[in-house]
Amino acid sequence: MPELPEVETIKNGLGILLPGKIIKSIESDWPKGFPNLETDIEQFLVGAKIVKVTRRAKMLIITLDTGYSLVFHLKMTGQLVFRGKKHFGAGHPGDSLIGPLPDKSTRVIITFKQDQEKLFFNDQRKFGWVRLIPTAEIDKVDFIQKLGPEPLSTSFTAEQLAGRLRRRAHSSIKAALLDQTMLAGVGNIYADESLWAARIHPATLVSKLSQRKIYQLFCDIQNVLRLAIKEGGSTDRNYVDAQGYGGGYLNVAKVFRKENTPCPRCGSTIIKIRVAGRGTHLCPKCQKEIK
DNA sequence: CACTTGACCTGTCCGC
DNA sequence: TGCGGACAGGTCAAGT
Repeated sequence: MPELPEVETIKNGLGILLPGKIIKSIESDWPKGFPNLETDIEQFLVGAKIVKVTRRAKMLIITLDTGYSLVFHLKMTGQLVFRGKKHFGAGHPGDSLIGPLPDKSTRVIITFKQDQEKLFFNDQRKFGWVRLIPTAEIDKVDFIQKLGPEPLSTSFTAEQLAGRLRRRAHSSIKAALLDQTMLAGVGNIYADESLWAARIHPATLVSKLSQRKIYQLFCDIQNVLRLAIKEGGSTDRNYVDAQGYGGGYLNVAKVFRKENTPCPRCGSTIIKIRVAGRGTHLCPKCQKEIK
């Protein structure tokens, strides 16, 4: 569920909270999710200072001053939440910590030197992971290097989208949008929302889309993602931001999880079907499949 | 090679 | 109330 807007929201929060913090200790009993912790903790993590927090696709990157970065993927149920002093200058020595406490889904606990503040990596379903990677090599790691363009990058163009879609000409447009090597950051929620906005049936074959439709989709992907970031992402059940608060996008969503309710555009009943192996929401009247 | 399906996990919800 | 099974959706390996 953490797609681009959710990870961007977490990044914005942690970007204010974490830089300058120094890691005191890391606890984890999750070798599968954090495989190199044992060998690397003393050398590259303890004592490291956080330089910045960034995002690439659905991954969150915490850059350290040791030449290494922690790269997180939250997959479906991951959370990165901070527990610390009051922020934005309101705290002072002696204040108690505020924010989320660890729970049974907490897989990694990073404790900072400053006042024992903590960052929790929670993941109910354990699909997520965190890797320690040399900062200079991040762009060369295969799962980063294979990624498609960032949809909100100023260098991303409709022509670029059309060009990359040609590689997926024989799949459904929904499957193509979910393909992170085609375009980075779009997941199930925003694929459905973007396709509704562009009036494209999710099962439409890419090869059947006109240039005009692709241009419309290009605009709508960006509009939907920007609105979702403004709303702080989508909270269904698991997603929370860096301080543990949910996002509001599902309150303004048009089709996602809106089956059996009226289409906001034409009043027809929104349906839920299965496309590309995913639950898929659409308006059968606004979004006619092109065979 | 292009594309689809199943596995990875755990919690929740539904029907019996 | 308890229990089995479907379902949730990001990604990769395996299968068609």
